[in-house]
Amino acid sequence: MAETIERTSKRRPRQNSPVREKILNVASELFYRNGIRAVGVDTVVAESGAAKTSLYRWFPTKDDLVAAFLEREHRDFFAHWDKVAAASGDRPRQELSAHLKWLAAYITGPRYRGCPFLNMAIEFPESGLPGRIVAHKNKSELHRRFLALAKGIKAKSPESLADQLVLLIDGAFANSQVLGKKGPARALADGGEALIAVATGTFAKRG
Amino acid sequence: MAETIERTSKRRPRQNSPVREKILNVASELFYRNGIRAVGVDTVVAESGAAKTSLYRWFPTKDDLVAAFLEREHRDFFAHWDKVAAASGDRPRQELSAHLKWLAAYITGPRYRGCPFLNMAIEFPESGLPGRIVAHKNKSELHRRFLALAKGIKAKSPESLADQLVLLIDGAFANSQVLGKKGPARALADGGEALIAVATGTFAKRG
DNA sequence: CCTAAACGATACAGATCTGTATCGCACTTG
DNA sequence: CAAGTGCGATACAGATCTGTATCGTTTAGG
Repeated sequence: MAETIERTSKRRPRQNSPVREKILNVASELFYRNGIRAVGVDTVVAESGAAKTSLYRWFPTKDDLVAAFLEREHRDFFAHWDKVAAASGDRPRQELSAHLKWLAAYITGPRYRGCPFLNMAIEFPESGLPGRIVAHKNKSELHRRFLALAKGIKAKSPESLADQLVLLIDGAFANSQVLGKKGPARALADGGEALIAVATGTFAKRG
Repeated sequence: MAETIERTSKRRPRQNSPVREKILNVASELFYRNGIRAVGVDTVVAESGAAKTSLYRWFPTKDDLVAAFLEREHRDFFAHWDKVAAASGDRPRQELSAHLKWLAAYITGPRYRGCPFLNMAIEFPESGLPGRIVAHKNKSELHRRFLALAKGIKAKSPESLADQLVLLIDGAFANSQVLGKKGPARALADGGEALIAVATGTFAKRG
Protein backbone atom coordinates (compact mmCIF):
# COMPACT_ATOMS: atom_id res chain seq x y z
CA MET A 1 0.00 0.00 0.00
CA ALA A 2 2.91 2.34 0.56
CA GLU A 3 3.67 1.69 -3.07
CA THR A 4 1.37 4.43 -4.33
CA ILE A 5 3.24 7.10 -2.44
CA GLU A 6 6.79 6.00 -3.13
CA ARG A 7 5.99 5.95 -6.83
CA THR A 8 8.63 8.29 -8.31
CA SER A 9 8.46 6.29 -11.51
CA LYS A 10 10.62 6.92 -14.55
CA ARG A 11 7.61 8.60 -16.06
CA ARG A 12 8.45 11.86 -14.30
CA PRO A 13 11.16 14.01 -15.88
CA ARG A 14 10.50 16.58 -13.16
CA GLN A 15 13.05 18.88 -14.77
CA ASN A 16 13.70 18.05 -18.38
CA SER A 17 10.19 18.31 -19.76
CA PRO A 18 10.36 20.20 -23.06
CA VAL A 19 7.23 22.11 -22.16
CA ARG A 20 8.73 23.11 -18.86
CA GLU A 21 11.87 24.27 -20.66
CA LYS A 22 9.91 26.31 -23.15
CA ILE A 23 7.86 28.00 -20.46
CA LEU A 24 10.94 28.78 -18.39
CA ASN A 25 12.78 30.15 -21.42
CA VAL A 26 9.98 32.47 -22.39
CA ALA A 27 9.32 33.57 -18.83
CA SER A 28 13.00 34.30 -18.25
CA GLU A 29 13.24 36.46 -21.32
CA LEU A 30 10.09 38.39 -20.46
CA PHE A 31 10.89 38.79 -16.78
CA TYR A 32 14.36 40.03 -17.50
CA ARG A 33 13.41 42.43 -20.24
CA ASN A 34 10.19 43.91 -18.90
CA GLY A 35 10.38 43.28 -15.19
CA ILE A 36 8.70 40.54 -13.21
CA ARG A 37 5.65 42.40 -11.98
CA ALA A 38 5.02 43.74 -15.47
CA VAL A 39 4.69 40.26 -16.94
CA GLY A 40 1.58 38.24 -16.19
CA VAL A 41 1.36 34.48 -16.42
CA ASP A 42 -1.14 34.86 -19.23
CA THR A 43 1.54 36.57 -21.30
CA VAL A 44 3.99 33.78 -20.57
CA VAL A 45 1.36 31.25 -21.58
CA ALA A 46 0.54 33.07 -24.80
CA GLU A 47 4.16 33.61 -25.86
CA SER A 48 5.24 30.08 -25.02
CA GLY A 49 2.34 28.43 -26.76
CA ALA A 50 1.83 26.22 -23.75
CA ALA A 51 -1.35 25.74 -21.78
CA LYS A 52 -1.92 27.51 -18.51
CA THR A 53 -2.44 24.16 -16.83
CA SER A 54 1.04 23.14 -17.97
CA LEU A 55 2.60 26.23 -16.45
CA TYR A 56 0.95 25.56 -13.12
CA ARG A 57 1.84 21.88 -13.27
CA TRP A 58 5.55 22.60 -13.34
CA PHE A 59 5.46 25.80 -11.31
CA PRO A 60 2.85 25.73 -8.53
CA THR A 61 2.91 29.54 -8.22
CA LYS A 62 4.38 32.46 -10.10
CA ASP A 63 6.86 32.86 -7.26
CA ASP A 64 8.20 29.40 -8.04
CA LEU A 65 8.56 30.32 -11.70
CA VAL A 66 10.47 33.44 -10.72
CA ALA A 67 12.72 31.41 -8.43
CA ALA A 68 13.42 28.92 -11.22
CA PHE A 69 14.32 31.79 -13.52
CA LEU A 70 16.76 33.20 -11.00
CA GLU A 71 18.14 29.79 -10.12
CA ARG A 72 19.14 29.26 -13.72
CA GLU A 73 20.59 32.76 -14.03
CA HIS A 74 22.62 31.99 -10.95
CA ARG A 75 23.94 28.75 -12.43
CA ASP A 76 24.79 30.39 -15.74
CA PHE A 77 26.48 33.33 -14.07
CA PHE A 78 28.93 31.24 -12.09
CA ALA A 79 29.40 28.77 -14.90
CA HIS A 80 30.84 31.65 -16.88
CA TRP A 81 32.82 32.77 -13.87
CA ASP A 82 34.32 29.30 -13.58
CA LYS A 83 35.37 29.35 -17.19
CA VAL A 84 37.17 32.63 -16.72
CA ALA A 85 38.73 31.39 -13.51
CA ALA A 86 39.99 28.25 -15.20
CA ALA A 87 41.54 30.26 -18.00
CA SER A 88 43.44 32.30 -15.43
CA GLY A 89 45.21 29.33 -13.96
CA ASP A 90 46.36 29.84 -10.41
CA ARG A 91 47.09 33.54 -10.72
CA PRO A 92 44.51 35.35 -8.56
CA ARG A 93 45.71 38.80 -9.57
CA GLN A 94 45.16 38.05 -13.25
CA GLU A 95 41.90 36.34 -12.46
CA LEU A 96 40.57 39.43 -10.75
CA SER A 97 41.32 41.54 -13.80
CA ALA A 98 39.74 38.94 -16.04
CA HIS A 99 36.52 38.98 -14.02
CA LEU A 100 36.33 42.76 -14.08
CA LYS A 101 36.81 42.62 -17.81
CA TRP A 102 34.05 40.18 -18.64
CA LEU A 103 31.66 41.82 -16.24
CA ALA A 104 32.24 45.12 -17.99
CA ALA A 105 31.63 43.43 -21.32
CA TYR A 106 28.54 41.75 -19.91
CA ILE A 107 27.06 45.15 -19.10
CA THR A 108 27.96 46.51 -22.50
CA GLY A 109 26.18 43.64 -24.24
CA PRO A 110 23.11 44.36 -26.34
CA ARG A 111 20.64 42.32 -24.34
CA TYR A 112 21.72 43.69 -20.99
CA ARG A 113 18.92 44.96 -18.78
CA GLY A 114 20.50 45.00 -15.35
CA CYS A 115 21.23 42.38 -12.74
CA PRO A 116 18.35 39.91 -12.41
CA PHE A 117 19.01 39.48 -8.70
CA LEU A 118 19.17 43.15 -7.81
CA ASN A 119 16.16 43.79 -10.01
CA MET A 120 14.12 41.09 -8.32
CA ALA A 121 15.07 42.20 -4.81
CA ILE A 122 14.12 45.77 -5.61
CA GLU A 123 10.85 44.80 -7.23
CA PHE A 124 9.93 42.64 -4.24
CA PRO A 125 11.08 44.11 -0.95
CA GLU A 126 9.05 41.63 1.06
CA SER A 127 11.37 39.13 2.74
CA GLY A 128 11.04 35.38 2.57
CA LEU A 129 10.08 35.13 -1.08
CA PRO A 130 11.74 32.20 -2.88
CA GLY A 131 13.28 34.53 -5.44
CA ARG A 132 14.89 36.64 -2.75
CA ILE A 133 16.59 33.59 -1.33
CA VAL A 134 18.20 32.92 -4.69
CA ALA A 135 19.21 36.57 -4.98
CA HIS A 136 20.84 36.44 -1.58
CA LYS A 137 22.62 33.23 -2.50
CA ASN A 138 23.97 34.83 -5.67
CA LYS A 139 25.36 37.94 -4.03
CA SER A 140 26.78 35.96 -1.13
CA GLU A 141 28.56 33.68 -3.52
CA LEU A 142 29.92 36.62 -5.49
CA HIS A 143 31.30 38.14 -2.33
CA ARG A 144 32.70 34.80 -1.18
CA ARG A 145 34.63 34.35 -4.40
CA PHE A 146 36.05 37.84 -4.37
CA LEU A 147 37.08 37.31 -0.78
CA ALA A 148 39.01 34.18 -1.74
CA LEU A 149 40.77 36.05 -4.53
CA ALA A 150 41.50 38.99 -2.26
CA LYS A 151 43.19 36.61 0.12
CA GLY A 152 45.01 35.05 -2.81
CA ILE A 153 46.66 38.34 -3.69
CA LYS A 154 47.42 39.01 -0.05
CA ALA A 155 45.32 42.11 0.26
CA LYS A 156 45.80 43.92 3.54
CA SER A 157 42.11 43.64 4.33
CA PRO A 158 40.58 41.01 2.05
CA GLU A 159 37.09 41.51 3.46
CA SER A 160 37.25 45.19 2.70
CA LEU A 161 38.47 44.67 -0.85
CA ALA A 162 35.79 42.07 -1.54
CA ASP A 163 33.15 44.47 -0.23
CA GLN A 164 34.42 47.28 -2.41
CA LEU A 165 34.56 45.20 -5.58
CA VAL A 166 31.01 43.97 -5.03
CA LEU A 167 29.85 47.55 -4.57
CA LEU A 168 31.55 48.70 -7.73
CA ILE A 169 30.01 45.88 -9.77
CA ASP A 170 26.51 46.26 -8.38
CA GLY A 171 26.84 49.99 -8.91
CA ALA A 172 27.61 49.41 -12.57
CA PHE A 173 24.69 46.99 -12.79
CA ALA A 174 22.25 49.43 -11.25
CA ASN A 175 23.46 52.76 -12.57
CA SER A 176 23.47 51.54 -16.14
CA GLN A 177 19.70 51.27 -15.86
CA VAL A 178 19.50 55.03 -15.43
CA LEU A 179 22.50 56.61 -17.13
CA GLY A 180 23.09 53.87 -19.66
CA LYS A 181 25.99 51.59 -20.39
CA LYS A 182 28.10 54.50 -21.57
CA GLY A 183 27.60 56.31 -18.30
CA PRO A 184 29.60 55.76 -15.12
CA ALA A 185 29.40 52.01 -15.70
CA ARG A 186 32.25 52.39 -18.17
CA ALA A 187 34.57 52.99 -15.18
CA LEU A 188 34.03 49.55 -13.70
CA ALA A 189 37.28 47.92 -14.73
CA ASP A 190 39.53 50.90 -13.99
CA GLY A 191 37.84 51.47 -10.66
CA GLY A 192 38.35 47.86 -9.71
CA GLU A 193 42.01 48.00 -10.60
CA ALA A 194 42.44 51.09 -8.47
CA LEU A 195 40.84 49.43 -5.47
CA ILE A 196 42.99 46.35 -5.91
CA ALA A 197 46.10 48.50 -6.18
CA VAL A 198 45.38 50.26 -2.92
CA ALA A 199 44.43 47.05 -1.14
CA THR A 200 47.63 45.32 -2.13
CA GLY A 201 49.89 48.24 -1.51
CA THR A 202 50.95 48.27 -5.14
CA PHE A 203 50.66 51.96 -4.54
CA ALA A 204 52.64 53.34 -1.63
CA LYS A 205 51.63 56.42 0.25
CA ARG A 206 53.46 59.49 -0.85
CA GLY A 207 54.35 62.65 1.01
CA MET B 1 -13.77 86.38 -23.81
CA ALA B 2 -10.14 85.31 -23.45
CA GLU B 3 -10.72 85.93 -19.77
CA THR B 4 -11.98 82.45 -19.07
CA ILE B 5 -8.78 80.87 -20.31
CA GLU B 6 -6.25 83.23 -18.79
CA ARG B 7 -7.89 82.82 -15.40
CA THR B 8 -5.02 81.58 -13.22
CA SER B 9 -6.71 83.22 -10.26
CA LYS B 10 -5.43 83.18 -6.73
CA ARG B 11 -7.90 80.45 -6.07
CA ARG B 12 -5.43 77.90 -7.40
CA PRO B 13 -2.62 76.93 -5.06
CA ARG B 14 -1.60 74.39 -7.66
CA GLN B 15 1.08 73.14 -5.29
CA ASN B 16 0.29 73.96 -1.68
CA SER B 17 -3.10 72.35 -1.32
CA PRO B 18 -3.17 70.50 2.02
CA VAL B 19 -5.01 67.62 0.39
CA ARG B 20 -2.39 67.40 -2.30
CA GLU B 21 0.34 67.42 0.33
CA LYS B 22 -1.32 64.67 2.32
CA ILE B 23 -1.78 62.47 -0.73
CA LEU B 24 1.80 63.01 -1.83
CA ASN B 25 3.12 62.26 1.65
CA VAL B 26 1.22 59.02 1.96
CA ALA B 27 2.02 57.94 -1.58
CA SER B 28 5.72 58.67 -1.12
CA GLU B 29 5.91 56.59 2.04
CA LEU B 30 4.06 53.68 0.44
CA PHE B 31 5.94 53.80 -2.85
CA TYR B 32 9.28 53.91 -1.14
CA ARG B 33 8.60 51.19 1.38
CA ASN B 34 6.64 48.69 -0.72
CA GLY B 35 7.59 49.54 -4.27
CA ILE B 36 5.61 51.55 -6.78
CA ARG B 37 3.93 48.77 -8.69
CA ALA B 38 2.93 47.10 -5.44
CA VAL B 39 0.94 50.12 -4.29
CA GLY B 40 -2.38 50.87 -5.96
CA VAL B 41 -4.03 54.26 -6.03
CA ASP B 42 -6.87 52.82 -3.97
CA THR B 43 -4.42 52.15 -1.16
CA VAL B 44 -3.09 55.69 -1.35
CA VAL B 45 -6.64 56.99 -1.23
CA ALA B 46 -7.58 54.83 1.75
CA GLU B 47 -4.44 55.63 3.77
CA SER B 48 -4.59 59.34 3.05
CA GLY B 49 -8.25 59.72 3.86
CA ALA B 50 -8.70 61.72 0.68
CA ALA B 51 -11.15 61.07 -2.10
CA LYS B 52 -10.12 59.39 -5.29
CA THR B 53 -11.36 62.37 -7.23
CA SER B 54 -8.97 64.56 -5.25
CA LEU B 55 -6.02 62.39 -6.11
CA TYR B 56 -6.83 62.53 -9.80
CA ARG B 57 -7.43 66.26 -9.65
CA TRP B 58 -3.89 66.98 -8.49
CA PHE B 59 -2.24 64.09 -10.30
CA PRO B 60 -3.81 63.33 -13.68
CA THR B 61 -2.26 59.85 -13.76
CA LYS B 62 -0.41 57.58 -11.39
CA ASP B 63 2.72 58.29 -13.42
CA ASP B 64 2.42 61.94 -12.48
CA LEU B 65 2.08 61.04 -8.83
CA VAL B 66 5.21 58.92 -9.07
CA ALA B 67 7.07 61.75 -10.78
CA ALA B 68 5.99 64.18 -8.05
CA PHE B 69 7.24 61.74 -5.43
CA LEU B 70 10.62 61.48 -7.13
CA GLU B 71 10.80 65.19 -7.77
CA ARG B 72 10.54 65.86 -4.06
CA GLU B 73 13.05 63.15 -3.20
CA HIS B 74 15.38 64.80 -5.67
CA ARG B 75 14.96 68.20 -4.05
CA ASP B 76 15.44 66.82 -0.55
CA PHE B 77 18.48 64.83 -1.54
CA PHE B 78 20.40 67.78 -2.90
CA ALA B 79 19.15 70.09 -0.20
CA HIS B 80 20.97 67.86 2.24
CA TRP B 81 23.95 67.72 -0.08
CA ASP B 82 24.06 71.51 -0.13
CA LYS B 83 24.05 71.66 3.64
CA VAL B 84 26.99 69.32 3.83
CA ALA B 85 28.77 71.24 1.08
CA ALA B 86 28.26 74.52 2.87
CA ALA B 87 29.66 73.08 6.09
CA SER B 88 32.78 72.05 4.23
CA GLY B 89 33.64 75.55 3.14
CA ASP B 90 35.80 75.68 0.06
CA ARG B 91 37.74 72.51 0.74
CA PRO B 92 36.72 70.00 -1.92
CA ARG B 93 38.81 67.19 -0.46
CA GLN B 94 37.04 67.47 2.88
CA GLU B 95 33.73 67.89 1.18
CA LEU B 96 34.16 64.61 -0.67
CA SER B 97 34.78 62.78 2.57
CA ALA B 98 31.82 64.48 4.18
CA HIS B 99 29.52 63.34 1.39
CA LEU B 100 30.74 59.78 1.59
CA LYS B 101 30.12 59.89 5.29
CA TRP B 102 26.53 61.08 5.23
CA LEU B 103 25.66 58.79 2.37
CA ALA B 104 26.94 55.86 4.39
CA ALA B 105 24.88 57.02 7.34
CA TYR B 106 21.88 57.49 5.08
CA ILE B 107 22.07 53.84 4.08
CA THR B 108 22.44 52.73 7.65
CA GLY B 109 19.34 54.62 8.70
CA PRO B 110 16.30 52.70 9.94
CA ARG B 111 13.87 53.75 7.24
CA TYR B 112 16.26 53.09 4.38
CA ARG B 113 14.84 51.00 1.56
CA GLY B 114 17.20 51.72 -1.30
CA CYS B 115 17.54 54.56 -3.77
CA PRO B 116 14.15 55.78 -5.00
CA PHE B 117 15.58 56.61 -8.40
CA LEU B 118 17.33 53.32 -9.02
CA ASN B 119 14.29 51.50 -7.69
CA MET B 120 11.94 53.32 -10.01
CA ALA B 121 14.14 52.83 -13.06
CA ILE B 122 14.41 49.13 -12.34
CA GLU B 123 10.71 48.72 -11.72
CA PHE B 124 9.89 50.55 -14.96
CA PRO B 125 12.35 49.78 -17.74
CA GLU B 126 10.16 51.44 -20.35
CA SER B 127 11.75 54.69 -21.46
CA GLY B 128 10.02 58.04 -21.58
CA LEU B 129 8.07 57.72 -18.35
CA PRO B 130 7.98 60.96 -16.34
CA GLY B 131 9.51 59.23 -13.33
CA ARG B 132 12.45 58.03 -15.37
CA ILE B 133 13.20 61.57 -16.46
CA VAL B 134 13.49 62.60 -12.82
CA ALA B 135 15.66 59.59 -12.07
CA HIS B 136 17.98 60.51 -14.91
CA LYS B 137 18.11 64.09 -13.71
CA ASN B 138 19.04 62.95 -10.23
CA LYS B 139 21.88 60.67 -11.27
CA SER B 140 23.18 63.19 -13.78
CA GLU B 141 23.28 65.84 -11.13
CA LEU B 142 25.05 63.53 -8.72
CA HIS B 143 27.68 62.81 -11.30
CA ARG B 144 27.98 66.47 -12.22
CA ARG B 145 28.67 67.44 -8.63
CA PHE B 146 31.23 64.73 -8.10
CA LEU B 147 32.91 65.82 -11.30
CA ALA B 148 33.20 69.37 -10.03
CA LEU B 149 34.71 68.17 -6.78
CA ALA B 150 37.08 65.84 -8.61
CA LYS B 151 38.32 68.79 -10.58
CA GLY B 152 38.56 70.76 -7.36
CA ILE B 153 41.02 68.29 -5.90
CA LYS B 154 42.95 68.16 -9.14
CA ALA B 155 42.31 64.50 -9.84
CA LYS B 156 44.27 63.18 -12.79
CA SER B 157 41.12 62.09 -14.53
CA PRO B 158 38.17 63.85 -12.90
CA GLU B 159 35.63 62.15 -15.15
CA SER B 160 36.94 58.78 -14.18
CA LEU B 161 36.89 59.51 -10.49
CA ALA B 162 33.35 60.87 -10.67
CA ASP B 163 32.25 57.74 -12.50
CA GLN B 164 33.85 55.51 -9.92
CA LEU B 165 32.35 57.29 -6.95
CA VAL B 166 28.90 57.16 -8.48
CA LEU B 167 29.32 53.43 -9.04
CA LEU B 168 30.41 52.83 -5.48
CA ILE B 169 27.46 54.74 -4.09
CA ASP B 170 24.87 53.17 -6.34
CA GLY B 171 26.41 49.82 -5.54
CA ALA B 172 25.89 50.45 -1.85
CA PHE B 173 22.32 51.58 -2.54
CA ALA B 174 21.49 48.49 -4.54
CA ASN B 175 23.46 45.79 -2.78
CA SER B 176 22.05 46.75 0.60
CA GLN B 177 18.67 45.58 -0.69
CA VAL B 178 20.01 42.05 -0.96
CA LEU B 179 22.82 41.62 1.55
CA GLY B 180 21.66 44.25 4.02
CA LYS B 181 23.19 47.41 5.36
CA LYS B 182 25.83 45.44 7.22
CA GLY B 183 26.95 43.74 4.03
CA PRO B 184 29.35 45.18 1.48
CA ALA B 185 27.61 48.55 1.79
CA ARG B 186 29.64 49.13 4.94
CA ALA B 187 32.70 49.59 2.73
CA LEU B 188 31.35 52.66 0.97
CA ALA B 189 33.35 55.32 2.75
CA ASP B 190 36.66 53.45 2.79
CA GLY B 191 36.28 52.46 -0.84
CA GLY B 192 35.62 56.04 -1.81
CA GLU B 193 38.69 57.24 0.02
CA ALA B 194 40.79 54.65 -1.75
CA LEU B 195 39.54 55.76 -5.15
CA ILE B 196 40.20 59.39 -4.32
CA ALA B 197 43.69 58.55 -3.13
CA VAL B 198 44.58 56.82 -6.36
CA ALA B 199 42.98 59.52 -8.49
CA THR B 200 44.91 62.29 -6.79
CA GLY B 201 48.21 60.45 -6.65
CA THR B 202 48.20 60.63 -2.89
CA PHE B 203 49.49 57.14 -3.42
CA ALA B 204 52.49 56.76 -5.69
CA LYS B 205 53.20 53.64 -7.61
CA ARG B 206 55.75 51.46 -5.95
CA GLY B 207 58.32 49.11 -7.51
C1' DC C 1 -24.35 86.77 -0.86
C1' DC C 2 -23.62 83.90 -4.61
C1' DT C 3 -21.14 81.39 -7.69
C1' DA C 4 -17.38 78.48 -8.76
C1' DA C 5 -14.31 75.33 -7.24
C1' DA C 6 -12.50 71.76 -4.01
C1' DC C 7 -13.82 67.99 -1.55
C1' DG C 8 -15.63 63.25 0.24
C1' DA C 9 -18.33 59.31 -0.95
C1' DT C 10 -19.71 55.94 -3.96
C1' DA C 11 -20.51 53.41 -7.90
C1' DC C 12 -18.85 51.95 -11.99
C1' DA C 13 -16.22 50.68 -16.37
C1' DG C 14 -13.01 47.83 -18.45
C1' DA C 15 -8.81 45.67 -18.13
C1' DT C 16 -5.69 42.57 -15.96
C1' DC C 17 -4.03 39.72 -12.27
C1' DT C 18 -3.19 34.78 -10.08
C1' DG C 19 -4.95 30.49 -9.79
C1' DT C 20 -8.61 26.64 -10.53
C1' DA C 21 -11.84 23.58 -12.93
C1' DT C 22 -13.14 20.91 -16.74
C1' DC C 23 -12.97 19.07 -21.13
C1' DG C 24 -11.07 15.87 -24.79
C1' DC C 25 -7.00 14.18 -27.09
C1' DA C 26 -2.42 11.85 -27.55
C1' DC C 27 0.92 9.02 -25.91
C1' DT C 28 3.32 5.79 -23.18
C1' DT C 29 3.82 2.04 -20.24
C1' DG C 30 2.46 -2.13 -17.92
C1' DC D 1 -5.63 -3.16 -24.80
C1' DA D 2 -6.27 -0.46 -20.68
C1' DA D 3 -4.96 3.01 -17.40
C1' DG D 4 -2.60 6.88 -16.18
C1' DT D 5 -0.47 11.04 -17.29
C1' DG D 6 0.97 15.20 -19.95
C1' DC D 7 -0.94 18.44 -22.69
C1' DG D 8 -3.83 22.25 -25.07
C1' DA D 9 -8.04 24.82 -24.90
C1' DT D 10 -11.40 27.21 -22.60
C1' DA D 11 -14.11 29.04 -19.16
C1' DC D 12 -14.29 30.75 -14.87
C1' DA D 13 -13.62 32.69 -10.00
C1' DG D 14 -12.41 36.42 -7.31
C1' DA D 15 -9.40 39.98 -6.53
C1' DT D 16 -7.17 44.21 -7.94
C1' DC D 17 -5.73 47.63 -11.18
C1' DT D 18 -6.21 52.63 -13.29
C1' DG D 19 -9.28 55.97 -14.34
C1' DT D 20 -14.16 58.17 -14.81
C1' DA D 21 -18.81 59.64 -13.62
C1' DT D 22 -22.07 61.35 -10.46
C1' DC D 23 -23.68 62.68 -6.45
C1' DG D 24 -24.23 66.15 -2.58
C1' DT D 25 -21.68 69.31 0.73
C1' DT D 26 -18.34 72.63 2.13
C1' DT D 27 -15.65 76.69 1.41
C1' DA D 28 -13.70 80.73 -0.24
C1' DG D 29 -13.53 84.93 -3.55
C1' DG D 30 -15.53 88.73 -6.21
